Amino acid sequence: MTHTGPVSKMPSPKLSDKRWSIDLEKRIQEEHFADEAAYSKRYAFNPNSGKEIFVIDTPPPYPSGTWHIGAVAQYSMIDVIARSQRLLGKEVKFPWGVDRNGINVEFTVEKNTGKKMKTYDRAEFLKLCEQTIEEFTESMRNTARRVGLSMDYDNEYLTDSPDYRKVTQTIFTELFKRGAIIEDLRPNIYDPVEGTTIADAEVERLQRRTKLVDVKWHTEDGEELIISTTRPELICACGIVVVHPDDDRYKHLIGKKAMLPLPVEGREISVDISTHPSVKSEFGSGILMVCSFGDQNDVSVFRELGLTPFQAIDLDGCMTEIAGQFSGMKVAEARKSVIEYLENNGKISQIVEKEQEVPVSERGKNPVEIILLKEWYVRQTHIQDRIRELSEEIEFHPPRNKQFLLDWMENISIDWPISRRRWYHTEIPIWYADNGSKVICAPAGVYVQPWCQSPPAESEVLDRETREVLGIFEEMENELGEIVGEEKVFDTWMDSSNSNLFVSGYLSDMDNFDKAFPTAIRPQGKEIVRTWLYYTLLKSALLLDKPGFKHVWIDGLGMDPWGRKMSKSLGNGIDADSVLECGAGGKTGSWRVKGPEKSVQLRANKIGSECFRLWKACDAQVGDDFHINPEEIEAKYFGVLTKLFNVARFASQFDVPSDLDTVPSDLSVEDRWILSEFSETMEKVENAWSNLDIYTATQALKTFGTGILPSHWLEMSKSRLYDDDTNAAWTIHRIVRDLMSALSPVCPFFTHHISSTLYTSSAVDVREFPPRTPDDSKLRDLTGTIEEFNGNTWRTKKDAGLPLNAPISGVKIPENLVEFTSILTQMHKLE
RNA sequence: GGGCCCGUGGUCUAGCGGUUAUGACACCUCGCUUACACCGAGUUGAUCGUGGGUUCGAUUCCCACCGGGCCCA
Repeated sequence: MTHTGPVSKMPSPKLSDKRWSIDLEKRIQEEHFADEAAYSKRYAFNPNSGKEIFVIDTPPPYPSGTWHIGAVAQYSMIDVIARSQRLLGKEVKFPWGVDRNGINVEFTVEKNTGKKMKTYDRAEFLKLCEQTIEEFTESMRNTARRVGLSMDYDNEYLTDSPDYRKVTQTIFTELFKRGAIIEDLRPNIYDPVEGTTIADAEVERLQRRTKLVDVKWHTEDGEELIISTTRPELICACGIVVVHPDDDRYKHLIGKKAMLPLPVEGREISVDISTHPSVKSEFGSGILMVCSFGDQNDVSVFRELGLTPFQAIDLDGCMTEIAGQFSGMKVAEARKSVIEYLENNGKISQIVEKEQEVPVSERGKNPVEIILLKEWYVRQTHIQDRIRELSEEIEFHPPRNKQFLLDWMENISIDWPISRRRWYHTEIPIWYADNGSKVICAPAGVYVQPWCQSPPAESEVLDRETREVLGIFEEMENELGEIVGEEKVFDTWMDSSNSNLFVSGYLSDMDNFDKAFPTAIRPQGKEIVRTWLYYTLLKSALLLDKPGFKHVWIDGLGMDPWGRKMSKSLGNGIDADSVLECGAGGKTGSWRVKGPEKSVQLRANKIGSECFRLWKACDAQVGDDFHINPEEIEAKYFGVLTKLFNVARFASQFDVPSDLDTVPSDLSVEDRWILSEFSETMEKVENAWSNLDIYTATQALKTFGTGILPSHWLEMSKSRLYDDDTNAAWTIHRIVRDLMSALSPVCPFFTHHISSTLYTSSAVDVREFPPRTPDDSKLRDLTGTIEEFNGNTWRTKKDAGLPLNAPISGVKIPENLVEFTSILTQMHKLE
């Protein structure tokens, strides 16, 4: 049959929508999630499939009301990893977990009710926290689905559930018995407002104006010395006064005693003058008072010189009795009173206002103190070298981001304090007995709350010091005296640092755990390398002496359009849902964002999840911070979807050959040419997916699908298609089908819709990367010539003022394209 | 104060010892051509932050500086 003359409209395409739209996207999504059985068949983890297991240690998000758009972007890339690994035939476990323990929800409840935690009944407070966190969790679940995360929602895990907490507790007990977790009285960083110990990793610094006070001290024989300090209230806890050993100005003072310039209670009124290399001679007068504890340096000097520390500040942040007349005052108040006292007694030579960085707690932003407390610690200083060795076995993406981990480990000098004096956390599973000389540990696999429960059956009694097992609790109960449950809880990172073990089946499925561990991949942001990644590697090393992961994938942070961190105070945040819903129901998006100079109004007509994901996949390599600008996302990537949709829609008007798997033997040269090009693209894509290289895979698909395929091959082959050429139809359908499969990790709903409308199965169900099409490298060598010839011919017509579909004469086909003579003649209407 | 990362056309981005330096968006010109004007075709546009050094040769390696970011003290 020959095609005759122009047809006014396209013969009915099977893809009925005229174009890709956000409403269509939402319709597809709803269908996708509606049938739960089908969903679960698609994405659930089947440990018995016999395929290679690939477990993703998804970062369980912390629900706080709004989900940061940068985090949502990052999760969508983790989903791309999950889907691409399925596409390559792996058995993927992509769990949906939510991190719900912690001080944030406690703060929220305190703020909502205007009542501090410790004024509540503990059980009542826990209930309020649980209700609050559940509301936040629900909105997060919706966003997760909206952005297309193919997680196992049916098996959701919550870190505040008994199932999760019992794993944390069991691992604690195991490590305690082995001596990797210890109890000790040590200087700890303490937040007096929230009443809890915190770890090094939870401290941040704020700029603040502080008074630097030059205090006049005297030696025992009356010589005056000036000591500059920002913490005069700690004079009562001074253990020693030091100068630099090379400081000639003070050589004569060494060995003498310095009289405290303040009255104190219950301690000697003078201290030794000695030397220490940590003194900065150019700071102030060059004389330093060392107090327990002004800062970490004080801690190390005390330890080094074997001094006995004083307890100057109590758990409520008040001065203790050694402060004499200042005892009972809050720290800030005491500082004021001490300065006043010193002034009145002529002991101050000057006071200067100075910019200083004050250590505060990350969560509460309260100035922290260092005080002596009996706390629980995970020992970590002894195992740094081993962790470093084990990390050698892990592949980092990108490799340079491993540096964040190494740098952090370089600075670790003290053990990790893990006990917290808070409530909505996993309880430390310990009871104290026999006047504190023995402890009782719960058996493995049981969740316990010692503050309100007695030890369960099978609990063991251990010597508190030696950790020697003395017997079973039930048998010894009568000889143990009063049993006191531990009231303290764990740092939330104690829970989070088990996530890889938990999702790999530790305790719950030990048979598969051996196959699934080390966990295939830890994807995360670079801002939590020092906490989440480090603590997890520490735990895996302590417990199993293994690296926690095969791959660690560390992405940058989502920043505002100018490259600054998004924050409430800067007013430069962009809400994730507003971007995903932009264009739905005809509603456009508009964002007022504060720039470095002035507020800017950003507008977009349509974005949605598919475009958002495509943008994140295409716009930059993993690892660097990325700028989020909705206008740019739409401008650069919505057109790509439109283009690909139209190619598919165009193809959809031609019948699909019944056998797309067998290559026809009599393909035309142009078909063999484009299939060769496609083969090369697909090879690149398959390699990129294998290497977790989202950028390269997506770029290759985009370039082929919006470039050479439509611009050159399709233009050549249009008339053959209209003439019902079955080889041309085979070629376009084979390419569209496989292109959809290969792109399905990035645009799952888009490709699902196209493939399931046109073909017998959906792109998101493909579990084996599409086989290569025939590749003839000699034909690929001609690609440049073909593109050049087409370009030249188009330009010639343009220069001659002819429309592109007008006939033209005098154009010569290059010699090496002789095989393409007839098709090029037809394409350009050469005469 | 220290460490790490980044700095490529107006914007975003690839490349990381020898390339006519990749691509996209925007701009400009032309064109409604039986998929697509939410389009097509064709142009314009970059001394690869600055200054030194290594090298036959540097965007790519080294040093210093400037600018942005992150982390730590």
